[in-house]
This record gives sequence, C-alpha cells and structure tokens, in this order.
Amino acid sequence: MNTPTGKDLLEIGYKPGKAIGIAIALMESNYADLLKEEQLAILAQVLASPADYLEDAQLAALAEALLPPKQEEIIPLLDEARGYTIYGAAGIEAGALNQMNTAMRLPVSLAGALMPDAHQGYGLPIGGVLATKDAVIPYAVGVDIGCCMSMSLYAIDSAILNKQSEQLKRILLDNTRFGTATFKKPKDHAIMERPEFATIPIVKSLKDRAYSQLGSSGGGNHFVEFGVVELHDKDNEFGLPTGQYLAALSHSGSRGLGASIAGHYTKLAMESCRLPQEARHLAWLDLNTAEGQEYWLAMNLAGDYASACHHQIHGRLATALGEQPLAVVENHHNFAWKEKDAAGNEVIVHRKGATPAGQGVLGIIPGSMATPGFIVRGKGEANSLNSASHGAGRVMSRTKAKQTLTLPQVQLYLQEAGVEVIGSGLDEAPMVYKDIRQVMQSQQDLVEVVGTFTPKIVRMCGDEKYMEKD
DNA sequence: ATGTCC
Repeated sequence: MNTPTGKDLLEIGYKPGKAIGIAIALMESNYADLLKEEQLAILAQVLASPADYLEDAQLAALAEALLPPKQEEIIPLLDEARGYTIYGAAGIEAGALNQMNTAMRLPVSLAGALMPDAHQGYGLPIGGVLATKDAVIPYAVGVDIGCCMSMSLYAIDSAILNKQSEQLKRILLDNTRFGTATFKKPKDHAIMERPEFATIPIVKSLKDRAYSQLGSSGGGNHFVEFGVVELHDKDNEFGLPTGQYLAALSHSGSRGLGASIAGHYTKLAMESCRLPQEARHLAWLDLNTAEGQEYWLAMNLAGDYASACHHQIHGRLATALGEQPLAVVENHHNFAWKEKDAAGNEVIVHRKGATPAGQGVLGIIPGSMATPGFIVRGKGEANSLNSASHGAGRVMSRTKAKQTLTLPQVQLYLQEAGVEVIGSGLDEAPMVYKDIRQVMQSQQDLVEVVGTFTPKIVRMCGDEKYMEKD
C-alpha cells in the first residue's frame, strides 16, 4: 500500500484528531495511484494553507477539518457556574474544583456535586456527579464504563483467612486474571448474545475481544480480594445476623469493550459539540439524536458486560470455595442513569467515580488494600444527587508514588496491617490513598454503614510471574 | 482505564 499511515502524518505535523482519518481515507480513495511521497507532499501543502483548498473538489473535507472551528460554532459556556455541593472540600485538589466549575457552566448542566474522594480527571473530575438535560457526556461517564464493585458474603468462618491463606491465594491465582492475561477458555455468558453486538457497528467490531476478556479484571486500581466483613446493622437487607463473615470483593470494569466505546463516542461528541478549550472534553451527545441513543445503548451494554465479568469472577470463587454466597452487593460507579429530579422531570445523572446512594440503596466503598471498605446504605441526600464517594481518593499521584515509596517500606506496612498482596505496584500502596475514615466522616449525610470489610488477601495487576492454572 | 496511538 502507498497510503501514508497516521504515524507518517504526525511526522509531517498533523495533530491527532479527525483530520488524520480524513486524510488517509482521501488518499486511499482518490490518490492511491500516487507514490506515498507524492501523497505526503499534497497533504503537507493542505496542512500549510488549508484555506486555499476549501473549494478543492477532492480535498475540501480535509481543509475544513484542518481549519479552526468558526467562532459561531463554539457553544458558549454560562458566565457563572451553577451552584453545587462539595463534600470534604478541605481534602480536594484545586484541579478537581476547576474542572467541576467548568462542568457547571455547560448549558446542558442542571445540577452537580463533588464527592470527598474527588481528583482531577479528563473532562469531569473523578468523584464528580453531574445532572444534565437530554444530553450524555461520554467523559462524564468515564473511560472505564460501568466500573463495578461486587461483594459476596459467605457462611464460612473468617478464621480461614489466617488458617488457610495459602489455599485462598491459590484460589485467587487460579480464578482471576490481571493485566493482559485472560482465561484460555472463557466461560460463555448470555451477555455475548445481546443484539447490540450485531446492530451497532463499533460494538460489533469489539465483540471478539470482549468474549476473550470475559471474567478478567484488567489493571490499574482493579482488584479481587478476600477479607472479613463485620456486619454491624442487625436490620440489614440480607436478613443476616450481625457478626463476621468471609467475603470476596472485586473491583473492575468493562475492559477493552468499554474503553473503546468511550473513545469512539467521545470523539464523535467532540466533533459535533464544539466547546471552549477548557471544556472540550465535556462534549456531549444529544439523546434525541441517533448518535446519542447509540451511545446510550453501547454504554448500557458495557455496564452489563462489566457486571457479567464480576458474576463470572464471583461464580468461579464460589465454585472453588465449594459454597454459594449468602448475599451479594454490587454497584457501578462510572455510569449515567436516567433519574427524576425533585420536580419529577427526567434528568441524566452522570456518576464518574461516585457510588449511587439513593434512599435505601446498598453500595460498596472500598478503602485501600490495607484499610477498611464499607457496605453502605444510601440516605437519598438531594444535595449529593443521591451519590457518595467511590473510595478514599488518591493523596499521591502514581508517578510520585513510584518515585518516593520503596518496596521494603510498603511491605512492612502491609505486614503490620496483616495483609498479603499478590501483584500490585508501589502506585497502589495504601499510603497513596486518603484516610478512608475521614472520607466517610465527610459523607455522613450521604450514607450509613451497614458493614465494614477488612481486606486480608489481595490480588492486583503486577509484574510478578505466578503460575496460573486454567 | 486501555491489545496504554490515529
């Protein structure tokens, strides 16, 4: 093939974006008989003075993509941000507040809130909650669409965590997959029969990889762990007596499927919804357009896929333990829902790193690998848009953690906490997270604690090579 | 978060 690649175009000064795709498509369809060098020379000329090519029969589309958007096409932000409630403001970095302020100046924004674990992300901060009218913002859902917490409680004496920790480690090794590893023979799941895999072209192209990644956990802050739950609330929804239970807790999302869906529709949104520079990642899709409806379907599929992965993870653990769980709690914390506002109007509530906490709704808020997590019951606080934090929140960046922490220091910390960790890196060490108890303190109005989970045997993505048995 | 780039 003579066609220049995206890399070639970047080398001659093209910026990442839709112009590259248009340029390659044009070269393929209209200039394929020229040498690659000749094609690149044409593309360089258009890049140098796109205005000269606006009337060109072949190159007009490329010229248009290269010119800055006309001023009148840019949707102005409101002069002042709409008001919103911040929980635990003292512990939230300025970058996250700035991003939330920008989000509250979008013309489609109706209401918002910032959770006490908030930190800077792409577009909406992580820990940001945003209600909009008839619009969905892919980057206010997040890249890992449908990222989930899931917990199973067992009628197994929690002493097993000390007495048979080697067996439990073996169970984690054999029944979970991290990083690029997947199961050699993925278990079938009804999710793969969903019509969206046939009807939405982008989703169709992701089906094979989605199948291969079923039941896997990925990387970053994702984990599967065993620990002990102390159930405090005698009126708990599980109908269980208070006391201690062996528990399995997992945190992971929609893997490559959701990431690719997020990337695809963010790009679409940014092309059709031009916003000032500081708000460009908050581009939305109108839910009354074909693209908006398609994203909604794809997002829901990714959410259900993430959930399916958790079901397989917990299913494998249950089989290995030889027991069925007494109770299961599960919630998304990167997602958008259609909900009603106080006046009864439908609004789109985006929670990007925030736990749904409507009245009586159960959820899980993890701490870190060596600090408690909580089974919580939402209080339905309107000012938080029925939301709570999705964890403790970082106090140290991944980069800083790798630069300042040492392996012996982290190992000692874990040893003193009585936690065994398979995999992971310094960037997920307990000290990179805020004090979860303080975070819970900041959201007393949002959730009540039903139970406390103490992690004991943790598996995360890491460099270490362990033997996995398929 | 992500076969971590179009």
